Amino acid sequence: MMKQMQPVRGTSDLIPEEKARQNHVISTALNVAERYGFRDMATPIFEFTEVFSRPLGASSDVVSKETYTFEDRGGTSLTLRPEGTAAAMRAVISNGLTQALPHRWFYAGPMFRYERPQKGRMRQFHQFGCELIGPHSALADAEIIGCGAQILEELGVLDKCVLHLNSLGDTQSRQNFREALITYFSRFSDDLSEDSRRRLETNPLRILDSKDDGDRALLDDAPRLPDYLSDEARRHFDGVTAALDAASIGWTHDPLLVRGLDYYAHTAFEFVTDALGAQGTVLGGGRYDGLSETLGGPVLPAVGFAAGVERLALLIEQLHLPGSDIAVLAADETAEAASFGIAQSLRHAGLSAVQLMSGAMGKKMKQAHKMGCRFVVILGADELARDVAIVKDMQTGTQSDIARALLSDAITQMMKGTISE
RNA sequence: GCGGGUGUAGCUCAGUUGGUUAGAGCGCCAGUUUGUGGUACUGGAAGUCGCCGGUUCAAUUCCGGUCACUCGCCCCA
Repeated sequence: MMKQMQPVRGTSDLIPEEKARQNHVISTALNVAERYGFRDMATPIFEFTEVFSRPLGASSDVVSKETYTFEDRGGTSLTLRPEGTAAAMRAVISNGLTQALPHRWFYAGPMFRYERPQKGRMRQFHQFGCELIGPHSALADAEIIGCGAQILEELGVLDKCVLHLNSLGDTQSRQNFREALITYFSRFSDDLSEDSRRRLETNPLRILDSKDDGDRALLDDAPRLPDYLSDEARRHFDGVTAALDAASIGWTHDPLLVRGLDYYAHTAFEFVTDALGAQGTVLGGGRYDGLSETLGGPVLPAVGFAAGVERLALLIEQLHLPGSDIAVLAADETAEAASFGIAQSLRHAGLSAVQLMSGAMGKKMKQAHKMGCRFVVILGADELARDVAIVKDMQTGTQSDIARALLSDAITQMMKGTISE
């Protein structure tokens, strides 16, 4: 097969079954989010490169090696969005919405990261997310987490996930802790793994969740983040956990949970599953009070989460694709045109009908059966002459002649009379 | 970006210690059933054995490279 006949590495087609699964994930998410007052919105798929490079931190992996960045014909550097939050915040500022707070936004769409593909990790993948922009209250954090939890619950995957929760503290707390970590690990720099020596330069907090055994051994005596939280940061975290407890949302404190992106502060959380190998995070987020200022906006506290549509789709059970209720078939060629007329009238009456157009009649019946159609409408020369059509109930096997003019009404009645699942 | 595994029919996989016509199940098509679906039986189509190169009288099999997928690391949804 020609190389060009394959999709680009890390991308894939969403053939109907997979697309249906993703649609189900996204529509369930939006449905829940709307009950929390979130409103669907969208930003462009590419932005000026600075929209992502400034807030995410130029040294972060996402920006330094994972973005699709290119110059357009005018020489402007543009970047395909690697995540949704920075663009959403940019949209708040661009649209002059920094006064009319709060905003409760929901978004869903493709994201792009140039990474080595794995199961649950694609170069073009899809996320949905919620951003609650304006409140600094711990209740906002709780609402975001609660919304995420309820989405997972209604998707039927919450019991496969564990909520990991941590506080990164405010900017000052985080800064103090960071320096303490650097001081501590610098003494053992020879014992650290190669990765962690690099992290010491770029993102010391990351050493905390290193999987290297040697690194882990050093963690026992390492500074602990909770010890560096300011009183205010601690109060905020307590406020979040108290709210979660009051709503019976289970969580575990994970002092090693660190989010990669620079703009996070205070609450960080991840819903993690062990069913997806190394890509266990299915929905994650936190508070990003510093983001707006990084983008040149005013001080604007905000919390949000993003969830991976592919990862969730992998977790949910097999979905049955809704097919058509009715199959229409012509028993012979003379009835073909009229059968199209019947199909059209059924569709105009609000029913779902497909025409079966190839093969002998037995073949068409087989198709109707395989497609799971509830009724088959059969029209042949004989029926045509009598101005009727046969309606066969595929569940009971019974069939009867119905006047063609009454078909839609009759089938509508028959469908009402049965309990459809 | 780093390390391991895999790549044979539409799908799931056998197999070939290098040797003529590469197999199974499922699926698909046709028939038994010339105006009627679930089962059964019968027959059929379908593979450049991922791609390129090397070794060899001979490569789907061995070797190298490459591409794709996959597992782990990194990072993250």
